[in-house]
Amino acid sequence: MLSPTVSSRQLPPLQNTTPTQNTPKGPNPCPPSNLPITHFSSPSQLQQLHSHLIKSGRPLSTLPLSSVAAVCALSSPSAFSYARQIFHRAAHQPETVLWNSRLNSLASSASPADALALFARLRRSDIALDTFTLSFVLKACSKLSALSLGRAVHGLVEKLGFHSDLFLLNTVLHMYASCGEMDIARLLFDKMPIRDVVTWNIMITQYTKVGEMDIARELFDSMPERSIRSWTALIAGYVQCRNPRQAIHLFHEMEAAGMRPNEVTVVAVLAACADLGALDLGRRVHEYSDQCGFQKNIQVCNTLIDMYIKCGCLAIARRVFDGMEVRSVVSWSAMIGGHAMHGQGEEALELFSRMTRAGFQPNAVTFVGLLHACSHMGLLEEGRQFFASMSRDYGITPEIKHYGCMVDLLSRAGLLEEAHEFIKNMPVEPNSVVWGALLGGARVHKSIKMGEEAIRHLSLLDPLNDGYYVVLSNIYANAGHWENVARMRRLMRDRGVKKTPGWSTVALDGVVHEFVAGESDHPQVEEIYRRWEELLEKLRQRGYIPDTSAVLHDMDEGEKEQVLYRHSEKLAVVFGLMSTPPGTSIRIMKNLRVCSDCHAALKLISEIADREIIVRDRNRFHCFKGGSCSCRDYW
DNA sequence: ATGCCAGCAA
Repeated sequence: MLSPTVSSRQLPPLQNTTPTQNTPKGPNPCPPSNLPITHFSSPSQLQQLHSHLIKSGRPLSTLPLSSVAAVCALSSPSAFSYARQIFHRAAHQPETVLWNSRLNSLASSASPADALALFARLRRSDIALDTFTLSFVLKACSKLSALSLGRAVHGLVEKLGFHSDLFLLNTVLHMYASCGEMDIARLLFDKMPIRDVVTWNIMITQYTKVGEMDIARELFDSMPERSIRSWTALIAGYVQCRNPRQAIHLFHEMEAAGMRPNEVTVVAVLAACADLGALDLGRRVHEYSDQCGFQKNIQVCNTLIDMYIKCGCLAIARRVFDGMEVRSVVSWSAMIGGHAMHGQGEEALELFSRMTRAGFQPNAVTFVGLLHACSHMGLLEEGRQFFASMSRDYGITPEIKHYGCMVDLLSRAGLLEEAHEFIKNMPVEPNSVVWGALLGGARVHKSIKMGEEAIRHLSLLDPLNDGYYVVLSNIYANAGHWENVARMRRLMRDRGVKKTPGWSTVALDGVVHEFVAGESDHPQVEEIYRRWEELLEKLRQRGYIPDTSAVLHDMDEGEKEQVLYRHSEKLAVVFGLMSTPPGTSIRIMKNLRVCSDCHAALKLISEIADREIIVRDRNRFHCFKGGSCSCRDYW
């Protein structure tokens, strides 16, 4: 590993544990080695220290050179030349620089452990360590979460008197923080005499990583100056903890403060747009990115693709994808998953074959998209083939989400018994997604037996999720088993299962309007309800009959209809219709699955109003157009 | 001739 052309000195081999001259032996009359070596106020004290360093085998670069200069420069000419000597010897250590570079490239590589091995050998050699050496080792420790070695290196930083080097101290801080030792990091941070913007950024980032957004925000607000990275770190933190509104709010604050977003900021804010469905801002950020030349950045493009897909603009996502000069497996996987979610399974499969022909290795995420495509298109055999192929041809071990996709595929195809067997034979413990997929198939294929079997497991795995009980209740209602519908209602009440409030959002002119089922705090609520009544009349003329089977409350049909008419996606679509010019597409984001009544109503509305209505529900997209839906009524 | 902090697909 160590090229002989690099160094004339021999390093000890990796496994060599014999002590070298670096290890002090026996009693030492000189200052003990744990004494800080910064303390000298005369050239003679410096000389003592110098000799101690030589005896203990430590390099001259460990001397604080600024103190050497201060002590010697104003003394006698001999002291001055002595200082020059030290300077020359301390600075002239080209090999340290050489090994540092090697250490750095190892620490930055995919196997930072190699850097630790090299460091161990350096320590046993007589090559001097400097602040750079330690910072590279700490970087490797951070990446490996090697806390105990990190602590030891921190000790070395103190011992060698490097504790006034802010760069190095920041690296130490980062090491503790990225090892999850926020308490130690905070202690260190609090007692640091000097901090710079990097110091603060490290603390902010790590607090966001452990979900302490309030502390991160507090630090952000109290730091003396903020760099673009400070803003980006906090914005990304809000994105990670699923608070996209706060992320976007902060982004606006950042713009107001005159900060220019860079590629990383753009990625973070686009992720927030994707989560929230904030298409307007997403588009604006896209334009800005093009102006700045960010379209060359693969990650920016990947995030743009994801944003457009999640905002329901599959065609624009595809344009971004097609325009990329260089793509990564993430680009391909995102696009494949996008076509799948939008009900374009054939296109997803076509992209996959292009991807492999182009020499890309698909990964676990690629297969999630592919299996989704197969399951949404009912491509049973293709799905089985892909599932078999992922481990056989690509060496990818199926994860729980792939098993979930397979159960979904089989269940949707009506092979409920096979799906059930598949679950029982899975090598991993089935989770609620897996049983939920079987429940979904039981709903589509009206199987009370499988619905009950799925609920038996779901009520243990995810007992407070109301969605599952509602689905089984729908199955009962569909079969006319009203006593079981009532039983489900009692069961939910007894178990304290709370109905998750359904909400839908529509983004208009950069403002995200939120509608919550049954609630009416929107300023235009009166008009929305009036327009709905008008629309309802037209729907009825087209043969719309309210399907109240999804309403679980104990009430009469008329009341149930009123509950249905207050479903958030209906309010959102009415608001969208009245607030946008004819012909405009309406994009709605919903936190739950679309209920069957809303699905039927939205199909008719798309025809009556002659509008494209795109609804993102918690699983997929529904594109309603001309009276039908891209999901082919199979969701 | 070398250093610290922010980001993407499920």
